[in-house]
Amino acid sequence: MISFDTFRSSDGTPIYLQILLYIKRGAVAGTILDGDELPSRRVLSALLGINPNTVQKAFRLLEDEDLIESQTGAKSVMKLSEDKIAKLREDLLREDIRSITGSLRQMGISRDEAIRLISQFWDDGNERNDID
Amino acid sequence: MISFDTFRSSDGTPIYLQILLYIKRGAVAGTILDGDELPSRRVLSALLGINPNTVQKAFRLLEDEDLIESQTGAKSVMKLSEDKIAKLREDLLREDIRSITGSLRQMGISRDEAIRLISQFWDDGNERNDID
DNA sequence: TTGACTGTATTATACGACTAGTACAGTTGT
DNA sequence: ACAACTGTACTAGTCGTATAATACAGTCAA
Repeated sequence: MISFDTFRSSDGTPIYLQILLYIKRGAVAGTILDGDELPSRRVLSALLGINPNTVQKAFRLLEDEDLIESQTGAKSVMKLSEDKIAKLREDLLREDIRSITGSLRQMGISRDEAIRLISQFWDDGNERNDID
Repeated sequence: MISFDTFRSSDGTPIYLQILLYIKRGAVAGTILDGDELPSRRVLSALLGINPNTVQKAFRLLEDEDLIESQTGAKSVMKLSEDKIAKLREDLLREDIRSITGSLRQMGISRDEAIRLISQFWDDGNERNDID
């Protein structure tokens, strides 16, 4: 059963997209594997304190991307392959890097300074990982 | 007069926030200076192909943060100081770096690999800067 | 088989972002 | 003074996100 212990809602992006990203990044990291069971819509919505329909929207999109398999009555399961994971990794990385490099360059930050800053603050907000 | 030539709407974040960020990042980069005139609400909305009310919302927030000065009938002007710019830089940088490090760590990317990726793709989508 | 779970679907409500149109008061250059 | 600009304010509508409540059909274990 996939755990949502490290899920944090935080910023202003839609919740259903945050769930989508949480699953995709877990698949890329290898913490979510092919065949893994997902929590039910009702259970996960209660766990995250959000509406079941919001979870359903995220799961429907995962279904549309062929990343999970669902049939009425049974739990949904992950449906991953090496190819899909490689594609996910490339897509997510490209978007993240495009975003950060664009932002920093708009602020006049040099490449070397960007590397220094990211290297310096890499572990920030990451102190509690050994406890969880 | 502040130019919006390099403004790109792109992602799904609200337009008024993108305008806000464009101004703030320009101030941090030094391409937007204290006393610089802003385009009028009507002119800028026509330039960006959006609604005047959306521009007004962005400008009102800049006014709330004391980054611009407006009076009815006259053009709005930037109202910057070294202190404000330093604070802007710190706020924007912290949020950007928090975001990218969080995303990459969720994907299981190591600090060294992150640095390698960012260094590698730094100049992507940046080919036209010497022409502009 | 039965009951508790599952996925799926529907309708209604609320809010923010954005658009559209209009109006009024103040500044600026000629 | 005048015309053209400026900031500001307001109402009304659309769309996407999220919530709330309900319903129905299929799976699964006791």
